[in-house]
Amino acid sequence: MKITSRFTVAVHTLLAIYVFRKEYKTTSDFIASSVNVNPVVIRRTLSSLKAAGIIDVKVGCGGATPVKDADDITLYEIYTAVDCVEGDLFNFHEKPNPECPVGKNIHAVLDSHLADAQTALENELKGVTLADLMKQLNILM
Amino acid sequence: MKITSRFTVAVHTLLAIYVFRKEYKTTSDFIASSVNVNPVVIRRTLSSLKAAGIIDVKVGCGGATPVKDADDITLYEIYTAVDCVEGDLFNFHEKPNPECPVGKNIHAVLDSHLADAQTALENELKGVTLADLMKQLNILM
DNA sequence: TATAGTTGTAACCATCTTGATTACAACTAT
DNA sequence: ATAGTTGTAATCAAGATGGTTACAACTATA
Repeated sequence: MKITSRFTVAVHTLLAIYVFRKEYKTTSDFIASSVNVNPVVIRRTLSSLKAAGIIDVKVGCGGATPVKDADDITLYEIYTAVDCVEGDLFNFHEKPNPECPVGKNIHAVLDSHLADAQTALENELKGVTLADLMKQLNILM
Repeated sequence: MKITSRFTVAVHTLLAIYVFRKEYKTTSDFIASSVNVNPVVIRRTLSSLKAAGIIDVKVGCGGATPVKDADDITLYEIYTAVDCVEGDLFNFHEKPNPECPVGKNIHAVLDSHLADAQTALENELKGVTLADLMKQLNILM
């Protein structure tokens, strides 16, 4: 099972907003044509990013604008904004048998290691900012 | 989206096999009652673990037995054995627009960071062995 | 050899999540 | 007043998951 593409869509969306903010009105249609998904998908993404305080979206008039500096937006922040994972990354079987010594203690034994793995992933995402991506992008563009 | 419980089921399954190998015949029914899932789910898990060379399963007679030493089985090995994630952990939107400077370069900019995050998670799983879990379990049992 | 217990696997199902899409009310710049 | 846009509900098809039934094939044992 994979982590939903909402995450990469959101990153792409933010890059488009921050890169084109001067030249274009970054509407859901505009962004959708770069990401190549349905505009409604982008509007949902924009909603999440707005709720997270990362961008502002102008109702009626249209267009998304940055609220935070690109240096202060980490991939982790985007990842949580679009609810890729709610709570634990690893699913756990529901009801291990408490009558069995293994079933009774499986959570005690395993939970911390799963949490460590999830934290390692999240820390990596915390180490990359939107500004980092924009720097890389500027070299390529 | 979360990582399938096949992983925790497989870890639980292996713990049951390694812990009870002397006292019980570890059949799919026996393990299923500890994990509390359908025996067929356990048989599917056993198939995967067997294909990965971690255990041996006796057809007909019944019961699973260890092939490798618990010290040599990492959580990562179990994780890959049951195909929790095929290839990339992060889904990527299919066809970013190559006509757009952002769409054209989004993979170049983002892929390595996603790979780093996935690697961080996997490395964490590589650092824990079944023997580690058994040690913790012995203290609790 | 006959039997009982077990594995391996196919088949089917209900549920959930996802992303696509249509539709439309509400809003705003011009 | 109009055209363009957002916000959001509703619906849909597709895919993954885990549960379950069923049964052929196999093996230890009596």
